[in-house]
Amino acid sequence: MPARPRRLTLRDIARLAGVSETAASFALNGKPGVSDETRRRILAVADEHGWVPHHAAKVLTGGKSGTVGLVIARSARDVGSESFFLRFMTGLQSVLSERRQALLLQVVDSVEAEIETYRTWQVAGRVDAVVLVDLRVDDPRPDALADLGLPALIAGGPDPRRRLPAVAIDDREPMRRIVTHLHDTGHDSIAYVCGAGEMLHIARRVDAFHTGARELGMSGHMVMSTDFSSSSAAKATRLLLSSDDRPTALVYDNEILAVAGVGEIRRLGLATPADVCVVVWEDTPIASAMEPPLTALSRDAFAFGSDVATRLIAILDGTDEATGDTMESVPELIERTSSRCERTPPTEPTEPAS
Amino acid sequence: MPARPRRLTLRDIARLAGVSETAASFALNGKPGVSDETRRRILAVADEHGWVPHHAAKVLTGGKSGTVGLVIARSARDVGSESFFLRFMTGLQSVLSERRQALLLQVVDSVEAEIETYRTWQVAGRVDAVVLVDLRVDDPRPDALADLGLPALIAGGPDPRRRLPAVAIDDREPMRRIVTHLHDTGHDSIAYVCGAGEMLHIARRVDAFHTGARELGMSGHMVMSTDFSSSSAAKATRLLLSSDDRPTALVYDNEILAVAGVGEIRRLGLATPADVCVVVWEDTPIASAMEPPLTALSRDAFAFGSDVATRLIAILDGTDEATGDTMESVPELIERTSSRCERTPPTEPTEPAS
DNA sequence: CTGTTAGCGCATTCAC
DNA sequence: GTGAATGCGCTAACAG
Repeated sequence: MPARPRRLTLRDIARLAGVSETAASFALNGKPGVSDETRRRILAVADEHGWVPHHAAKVLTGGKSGTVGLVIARSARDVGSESFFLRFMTGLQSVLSERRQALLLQVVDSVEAEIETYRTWQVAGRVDAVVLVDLRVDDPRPDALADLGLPALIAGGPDPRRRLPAVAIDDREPMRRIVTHLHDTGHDSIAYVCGAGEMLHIARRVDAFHTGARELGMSGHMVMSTDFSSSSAAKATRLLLSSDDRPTALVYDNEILAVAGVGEIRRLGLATPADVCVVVWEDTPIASAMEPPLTALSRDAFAFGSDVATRLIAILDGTDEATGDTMESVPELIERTSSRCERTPPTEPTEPAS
Repeated sequence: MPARPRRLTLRDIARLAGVSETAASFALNGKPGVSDETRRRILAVADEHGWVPHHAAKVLTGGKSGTVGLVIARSARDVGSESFFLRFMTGLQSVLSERRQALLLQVVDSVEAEIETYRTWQVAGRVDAVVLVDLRVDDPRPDALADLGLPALIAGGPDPRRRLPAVAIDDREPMRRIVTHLHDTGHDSIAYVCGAGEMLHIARRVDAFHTGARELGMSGHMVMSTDFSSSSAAKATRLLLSSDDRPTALVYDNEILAVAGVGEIRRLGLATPADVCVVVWEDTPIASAMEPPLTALSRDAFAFGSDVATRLIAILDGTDEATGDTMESVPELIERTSSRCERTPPTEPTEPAS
């Protein structure tokens, strides 16, 4: 086997095309200063030899790394829906790779380590911008990033202090719709089995849950927080359903909690939807495949990812029109059997006959 | 707000410490040639100012990018367990980040695009090595990678042509255990609802399934292939169970298929495990939370990821002892209610009394 | 042990 | 239009 040939440099291409390095550089970067004929020849040579500029060299001169960073806190394994996250990343990438932006991934243990990662990336010139996910209540990361001056975009915020732009997700409206749906189908006492309360989006959902139920005049609206584990979901379900005035509908934050909940309901000798209706905040294949199929909130994680990437690129290009936060479209509530019960709808005040 | 200060260079650190660039470089890279006292002072200065070497410059001189690449085929969304993949990546990262290796991620549409990505990465000097996942039958990627000369490690192979090293997963032994378990609990006709047959690991499982059942003298062993969708799993289940001599146990390739299968079984008026036993090839929270809880194969995806990373680093360091493939430990079969049926075990030839 | 020198691959001033 | 010269930030040959 012949020794692997040395990596081709711009100089090689220039020589092969019989021109100067400058000419080659101009041609390959689409800049003026070369005749069309020469440009074509240079491009042909480069293409023929499969030349690609050396990344480090380009970064060293140009300054931009062509890379977007994403840090995942280790505990993200337990956070919310994994499938949502993977679909989100796919959406992100679909846009980033179109724009020849790479994605640098890092898994860390703590927010402190995450911030340190940002600093290192920033100083080392490894990334041009980062995407911030899983905002927490009193999250130090937006401020830290803003102070660093590292371009950043929050996926999901918004940032309470508005120091960082965000592609925000509205958690209140979907929750309002869920609560309204339950109210309209005759429920008067409902409960919400949620994930970790320190997550900002969970906190918003909890608030919207209570507010919505109150506004509709429901007599019961309880919230039980879990650590996203099956066991804690089962326990929460048991607790909720063993009370005297047990709720007639349960809302779960993801499919793992929902599956655990439905199993526990069955174990308690109750039926879904007859005794207890169930709604899950995430439409995965699991939700529709369950028996009974679960009423679920259908969010487009892929679109969310591409929206984030699109805006991030706009920020990098300096063409970001939006000043503050952009909002994702409100997800759809897919009604399935798990919330189709036979309850009497609440008596609506009928309009007096004219 | 003061203008953001220019990024600190090694030269700055050297000046601040009152030494030459060379001295600073040696000190900061732990190389001999500097007195301990000087070294300490330089490190102190660098640390105080939070200096981090510019990545591109380091790459340009050193040659190594300190980056490992991972390409995911877009269809990986439908491939197997997403949670397995995310846990795998976390395991990968846990080792990589310890060794200050970054992970570069790319999502593509096709194997061709994937190979092109490798080539570009290679030529641009973006990665030192790549991890190859989801090997297919007649996969062109190992050969392409070997030809490129880009260090690569297969996660899950092994490579049929042995051109690339692999941290292999044994699919045969687990399948043998599942089949044996079913045989031992009295089943004589079983079926396997698997994923896409062009995946190498699926092909191996199918083969082991047939072989195992044959060796145990079972009268029925059917395989139905799906596209990993709930609907195809439900359809396969319906087909399998509507035959005259329907199987008494079903093996599903992941939790999505299993959930769909269990639902379909119920819809057909059959019960699990009384009428049909169920085993799933992946132990997720879903499996244990289901009603009934599902007998499942428990694989440690995190450990798999860290094993892959560890070996990859050994390869990069040139200290890779293993010549060919290393094998992951065989996963455990967690027996739960879904496979606890009341069948008569096959009559074992009893040892003649002495 | 220290300072000088050159060069990694490319972009971008300048004169020609 | 083209070619020579300089520098990005760092490492690694050299002599001193």
